[in-house]
Amino acid sequence: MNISAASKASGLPVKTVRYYADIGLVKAPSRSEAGYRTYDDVAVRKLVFVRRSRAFGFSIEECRELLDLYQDQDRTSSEVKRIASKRLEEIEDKQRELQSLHDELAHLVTSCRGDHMPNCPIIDYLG
Amino acid sequence: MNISAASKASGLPVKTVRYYADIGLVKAPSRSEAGYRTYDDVAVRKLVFVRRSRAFGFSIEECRELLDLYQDQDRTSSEVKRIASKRLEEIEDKQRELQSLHDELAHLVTSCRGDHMPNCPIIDYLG
DNA sequence: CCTTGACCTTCCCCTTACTGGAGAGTTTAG
DNA sequence: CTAAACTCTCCAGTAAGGGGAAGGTCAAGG
Repeated sequence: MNISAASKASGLPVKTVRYYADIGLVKAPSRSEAGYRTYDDVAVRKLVFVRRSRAFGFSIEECRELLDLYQDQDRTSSEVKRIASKRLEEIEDKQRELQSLHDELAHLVTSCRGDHMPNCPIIDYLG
Repeated sequence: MNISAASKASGLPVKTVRYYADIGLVKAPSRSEAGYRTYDDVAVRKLVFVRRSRAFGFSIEECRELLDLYQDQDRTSSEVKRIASKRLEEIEDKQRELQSLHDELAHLVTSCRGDHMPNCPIIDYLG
């Protein structure tokens, strides 16, 4: 499989596949004579694993840890759970932050008449 | 006022004040003979305005627009409301995204025993 | 008068996780 | 045989600053 086939099979852009190879996250198992990266099913499965992990918002470094655990038959589920719980807390922190931003901004937007006059509670609040 | 006084008065780091001057968002009104940026109360008010706008998650370019409206006596509140509503929608989009991420990940974390065994529904889901 | 320490300046590199493009080599279809 | 499609490496850029170096400036203390 050349890189574009691996891209299609994994659902990642070609550039991203190449980037993951560059940073040593998911390397191409081999190269052709002309120097083309060659992927197999195992590598594609890793790429998919990373794509899904990234979709959960795990950082590249966390993906690296998760990928290591994915391939480690001697892993303990507690290690995985620790990383996932950490991410879950980050999500919850972000949710709380967004909620308070939302409430404040929604209040301001509601109280702004949005007409042709210059008077504006949003600007007043920011200034 | 030198830059560190403006920094304290505005609540922004010195580096940030300098950066905002560099990109032309809030320029220092003048320079001393030695080339030191000199700020006045008007400039500090703009810095505070930007700090609060950034806290709502407005981008630098949006801050630029808002700052223009802040200083424009002929503005219409509808222009302000349009920008704020756009940001509010982005926040709501992000909230929905985080909510579904949260639900999925929370489910996985809950179902993972987190013990010394390798079996792990989180890894299974990602792989 | 001199020095010391706190300021200030510009400049450049670093961060995240890619994305876009240039220039050059390779492969494949017609 | 050529043109298109594919691949390679390398460079630059993104948002919004942060860190730190090398060097100029200013005020206080001795």
